[in-house]
Amino acid sequence: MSRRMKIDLSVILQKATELVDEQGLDQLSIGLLAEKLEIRPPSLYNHLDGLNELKQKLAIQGVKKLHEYMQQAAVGRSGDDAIRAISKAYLQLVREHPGLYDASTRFPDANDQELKQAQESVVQLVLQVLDGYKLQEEIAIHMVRGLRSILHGFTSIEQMGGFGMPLDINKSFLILINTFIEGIHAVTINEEKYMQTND
Amino acid sequence: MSRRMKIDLSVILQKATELVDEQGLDQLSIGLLAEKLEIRPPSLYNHLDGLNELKQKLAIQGVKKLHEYMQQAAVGRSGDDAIRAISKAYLQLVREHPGLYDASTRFPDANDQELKQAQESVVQLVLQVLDGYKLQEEIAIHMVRGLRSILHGFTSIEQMGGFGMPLDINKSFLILINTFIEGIHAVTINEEKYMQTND
DNA sequence: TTATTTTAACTAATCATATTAGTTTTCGCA
DNA sequence: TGCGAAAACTAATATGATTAGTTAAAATAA
Repeated sequence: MSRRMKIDLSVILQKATELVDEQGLDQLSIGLLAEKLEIRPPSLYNHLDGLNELKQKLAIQGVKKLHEYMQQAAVGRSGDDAIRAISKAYLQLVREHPGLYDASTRFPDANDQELKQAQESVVQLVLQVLDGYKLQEEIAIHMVRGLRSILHGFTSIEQMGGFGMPLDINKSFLILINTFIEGIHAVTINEEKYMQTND
Repeated sequence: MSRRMKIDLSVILQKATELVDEQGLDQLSIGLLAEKLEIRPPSLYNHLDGLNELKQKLAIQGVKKLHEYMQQAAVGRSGDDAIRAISKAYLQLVREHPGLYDASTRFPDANDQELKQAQESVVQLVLQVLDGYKLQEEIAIHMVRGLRSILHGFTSIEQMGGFGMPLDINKSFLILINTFIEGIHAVTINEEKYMQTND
């Protein structure tokens, strides 16, 4: 940023992250990014294969950062407390890096091994947090999916400006997480009841 | 589709819907759509203002269809049953019209009145369903947000192929909804406890 | 230091899309 | 039949991504 910043992949990713966080993922273009880096568009091809590869790398970075946030939040906590902490961390990441998070959910190549592994590590982290509930293995996985759905859903809707009514959004979030936690407790008490697909 | 189909806005929207449901929202282009309609790209401009207007109209159609599905599902039901029914309808809509649903969450103009109104009608429908729980007005709205988050989150993750583990996705969904319902019951019992933002 | 190699920039050109301008065709109907 | 509107068309322009081929600059080896 000062005089002649040395451009390498990490600088490119950093600028791209700033760009998408400020202007949205859809505004990311080779041209605009090159402009921010003060080079010509084709020069970017010396560092990466094109826009798709860039988006893929952003996706990976986004998932890794999400994991990082959640992991830090989970340190030294367990049970309900841990769920609240990782949920809050998730929300915080999306608010601080809306574009990067968006990138982490709209990637060109879902089969990318590095991406898959990063995603898996988030799942494992949540499974670890749920470990304390002594749920059946299968139920635990369903619960991970549930919590992910809640977190992704809430943050996405918030980002798209979907909560229209003038009502404290943070409170909505806390209540949602608490409702889910209460639900887990209820399910814990009678797991069998929930293992049958009654429909 | 037969020999000379008369092209008007509704035919365009229908073909566009097929296109996005089959190939994804990002594949929607003036060129491809024109090809499917067997006309030249510029001819589409006789019917609409451009790609953005088309996407906006798809978004509105998507929200309206979602409302329709949910409303039909809610007829004659109440309480937990009604929540399960509208949730199932939501999931069904997204599975039958993934591209249209996607369009309904990524629109060019969030201030469009028709779009806002359609979205509002979905919120009102869910509020009506929650009415039976006799929640405080404010809590009810938080719960609407919660359920929307769950439904949007779950369906989005499913669509992006995000549920990696080999475990019945439908069961995950039922458990999630049931967990949420149990949570509502728990919260209902002691609403005050959840009205304080303890963090 | 100087020569060589590699890296990373550049210009110019191509391709895909959206869009606009201006023209022609088609079709319902007076 | 023939007019006027609707809706198609061709041609042209603009923006972006990308490729090809070239040059400059930096790192490294002699």
